Amino acid sequence: MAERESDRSVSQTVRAQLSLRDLILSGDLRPGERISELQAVETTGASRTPVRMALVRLEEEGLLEAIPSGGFMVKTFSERDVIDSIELRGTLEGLAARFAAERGASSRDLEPLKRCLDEIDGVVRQDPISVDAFSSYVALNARLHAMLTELSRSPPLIRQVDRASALPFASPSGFVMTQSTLPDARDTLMIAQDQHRVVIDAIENREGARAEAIMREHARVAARNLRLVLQKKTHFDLLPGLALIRMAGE
Amino acid sequence: MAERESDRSVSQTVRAQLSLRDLILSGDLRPGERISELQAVETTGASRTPVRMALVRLEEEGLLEAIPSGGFMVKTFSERDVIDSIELRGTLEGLAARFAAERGASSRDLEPLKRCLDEIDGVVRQDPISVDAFSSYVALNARLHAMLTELSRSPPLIRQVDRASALPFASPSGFVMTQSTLPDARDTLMIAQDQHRVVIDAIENREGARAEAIMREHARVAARNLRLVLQKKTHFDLLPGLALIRMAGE
DNA sequence: TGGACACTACATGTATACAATATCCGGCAA
DNA sequence: TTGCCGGATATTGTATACATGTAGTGTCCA
Repeated sequence: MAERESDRSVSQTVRAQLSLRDLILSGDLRPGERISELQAVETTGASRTPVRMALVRLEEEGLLEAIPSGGFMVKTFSERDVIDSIELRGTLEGLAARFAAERGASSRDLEPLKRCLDEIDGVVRQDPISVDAFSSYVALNARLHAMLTELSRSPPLIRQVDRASALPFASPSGFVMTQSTLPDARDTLMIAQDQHRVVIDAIENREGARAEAIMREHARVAARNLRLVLQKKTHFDLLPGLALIRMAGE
Repeated sequence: MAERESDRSVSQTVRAQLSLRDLILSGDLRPGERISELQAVETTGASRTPVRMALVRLEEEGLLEAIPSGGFMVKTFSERDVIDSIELRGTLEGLAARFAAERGASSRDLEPLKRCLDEIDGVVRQDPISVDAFSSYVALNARLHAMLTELSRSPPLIRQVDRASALPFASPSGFVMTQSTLPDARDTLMIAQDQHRVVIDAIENREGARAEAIMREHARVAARNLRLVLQKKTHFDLLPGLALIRMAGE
């Protein structure tokens, strides 16, 4: 992976973390494989201290698992693990939406979300949707989800949602790119966008239970896409991290 | 704090982490205060490398906050933060209970929980309840909650519940000791224990929604106790970590 | 007298040397 | 042939020296 110019300015620890994360998510480091510090030192260019730091952070992130006797290995996930992670993220986002509704969000607070909503409408309106448009959707979707979580105004909750979304296949935008090749891709996006609209409406009207339920169901769209992708066993390249999923028989 | 004999066998990193955690929770290190590595090296006896390791882990644990320019400071929590953390923990435990109910738990699985339930009954039956009995309750309660979470059979969820319970004031047994001095202490324990019984019954009968709702409500008992404790501004010593809570006016 | 700049001191980020320990392989004995 | 023991090797855990950047303080100039 080519070193980006911006990497120069940041710390070795961060650089090592980014570099190792890429290696793990791309599947270059196999699931279950032990990560040798010395080897990581060679590939990242940093010395052992920042590499160790990066390994600890990647463990907390959920990508690595500590080996009892020392060191780390790449974590493997079952299909069930992934589905549970998505459900978990949806539950936390649901809680955030409920908090937002119960605590009230002024029209000033909601204005940027509605603008984001409109932008997504612009993307989804085209038929068929171009690959570029899918990319735009991913970015806008991520922004909308981040803003919805922020609306809870609960730092502890925001923190946990971020952690739950750290795994790429559990993140709100994880499976968007993978579904871009599916025949009913646009329909799915329309449905998801409708859920966006409904949850904001619910928050505006202080309907906590409704907002929570919708966000939970919204996450399950991703779970559905996961199943489709795993069935087809294709487009694995569109979502980094899919290499970490161990299928039932393996 | 006296070093325990068992500390000898574990790594310097873990030793430093335990030592620093105690220092933070006891309030010896003030909220907002920057933690100097050198100072930490002196107090813990370990060298800088394991100390830094411990600091990173304590940040992930939620006790420390990274300073943009480098280093860490002790995190401060508002009353709202604490209440949200409890609600968060309850929500996750609720999800675990729902999973347990939906996925089914055999009577073999439930047997140890019921035994634990009986043991708690034995503790709660006495009137008045001794301080020792409160301690027993804390241990049994922690075990029961751990077993309930395990019943979800979802490693990602178990992981998140553990993280959410890491903050002492968010943990299931956090406020039990603080309420030991309250006049209606026994009644509260009885109510909590009844919720334990109900949630296990719900899981047994595969009533997912009911199990989830009860676990959420169960956590709110802790939130009530928090408010009582903060009102009285007493018994701060009974729950380490209470020193981290900054009251509204401060 | 106030502000800005420079210098100093100190704290953190990084690299590396050293120590302890786990793992692996080979040989020996049952 | 299999299991166990022991040593060699490699890997991680720890300590410390060095580099770099930040913050604080004092002085000088306007």
